[in-house]
Amino acid sequence: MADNKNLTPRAEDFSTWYNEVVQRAELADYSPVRGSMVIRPWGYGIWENMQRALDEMFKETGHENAYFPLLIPLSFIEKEKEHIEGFAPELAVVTKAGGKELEEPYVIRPTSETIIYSMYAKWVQSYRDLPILMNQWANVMRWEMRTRLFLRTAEFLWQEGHTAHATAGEAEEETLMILDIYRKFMEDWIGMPPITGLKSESEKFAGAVRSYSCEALMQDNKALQAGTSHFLGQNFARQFDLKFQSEGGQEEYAWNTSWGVSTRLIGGLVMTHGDDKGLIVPPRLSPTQVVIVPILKGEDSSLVLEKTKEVESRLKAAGVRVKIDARDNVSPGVKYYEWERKGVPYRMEIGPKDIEKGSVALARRVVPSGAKRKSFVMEDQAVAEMPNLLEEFQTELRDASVARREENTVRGVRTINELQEALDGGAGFVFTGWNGDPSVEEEVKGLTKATIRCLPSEEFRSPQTPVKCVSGAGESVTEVAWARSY
RNA sequence: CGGGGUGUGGCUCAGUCCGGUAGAGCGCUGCGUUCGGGUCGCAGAGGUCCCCGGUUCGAAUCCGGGCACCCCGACCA
Repeated sequence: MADNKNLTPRAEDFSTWYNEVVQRAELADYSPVRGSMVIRPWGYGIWENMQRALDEMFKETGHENAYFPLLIPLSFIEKEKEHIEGFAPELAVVTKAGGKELEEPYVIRPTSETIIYSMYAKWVQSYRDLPILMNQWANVMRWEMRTRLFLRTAEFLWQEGHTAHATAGEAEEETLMILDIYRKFMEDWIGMPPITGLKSESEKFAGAVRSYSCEALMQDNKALQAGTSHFLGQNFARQFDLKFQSEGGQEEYAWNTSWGVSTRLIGGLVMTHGDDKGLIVPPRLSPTQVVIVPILKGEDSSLVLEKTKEVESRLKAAGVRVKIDARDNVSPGVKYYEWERKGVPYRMEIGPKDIEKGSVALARRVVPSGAKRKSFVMEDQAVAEMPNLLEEFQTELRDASVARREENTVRGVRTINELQEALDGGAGFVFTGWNGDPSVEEEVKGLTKATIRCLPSEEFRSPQTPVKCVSGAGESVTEVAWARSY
């Protein structure tokens, strides 16, 4: 940092900017343990708002919350072959407890499929016990080589949904429904519009039959896998003997799904909306939507404070999350900068002059181009309008992100050369044809550092279906979206 | 696991080449003054110079070993 005040601009060094924003907005801080972090109240407040919104959507669609234990017998993880291959290097294992070596080591969960389906096996006998639709909010641990605040930490918070169904069709439907919930959540709450689609074989979750994901485009034009939903087939059911008697009386293995989003979403939020002044939090997720800064002058102080409290309660009554910053040891200007860094959508200033006129000063975290930084409006109007203003802001953030995603998406690319050029020219998503051969993925990745983010869902596909594979070898069997990614 | 960088008051760093008993700015505390975009003044507190060992009369500085963290790559939500 050049000095204590300004952030490194995004254009200069995006990842330094990111780290500075996260720390200076007080979202999180490094902990003494390598790769793990403390989520501070401002960051955790955002997470709580995310949880609340998602939890409601899960419950509306029939899911219930439960909690499964942190420690999982190592042998469980080892049962599903691909699963263990996917996770082996990043497992943290407990071998000692109570001062003694354990008979069998326990793994700190990297994800809970194994323990959960082993329990489902115990609870399910008949098709009448299905479906099971459960979710848990939990922490998990993956000993990553390289970590970054929120984007990849050794320990992180997430929700993992795990369902069991009588038929493949029903499970697949569940997988896609959740994908859609994730997508809506990202659009409507984070204002971070992803493209959705199917993961290629090499990018899918270890142990899944098919993985779907939401891929969001960050301001540096790198893609962030922001949520995944997996159709697990009967892979885990077979390993954990999750069987049921069907309507026809036969014994069958259940069909499973699992799906999750994590605190990584907060990283996505930062990289979607932040600017060179700091964080910008979409109103629906902001722990504080309006901060009131009293302008304290001599004997008017108590009058001003009284007024701010009055406005605070009026805003609260209107359903707005509001906070008064009444500190008397810092000047108003300092507070402005601080709250802007934290990304609070609206600031309201109330001083003696306002009280005289019955007005307030309003400042928006993002000022539309050409508009003045502050507007002076009557108090009644400010209070009445605030819920709408916040929703407008929310919509604006989303629309800007949709526009940015589209502007940075290149379609109809035919060759690896063109793909390379597009990426070097700063493109985000690049759409091409693909013959389905993993060696093409390898080759492109080696040349361009881009990977197949997904085989896009129908509505994200190009109007003109590609004919040839980007490699030049053969027909395209599917369109794919490439990007460099986190 | 490779490449690069950094470890010195709370933070950002100077001092290290050339050894001599530790500094700046910001922050913090107190008092006063200000308060509508990073107020100002005065006074003050605060440091095992990452750790261990060595060289030396003397080490933040030189030598050896270790550790931690950050950034960039290979692997991953």
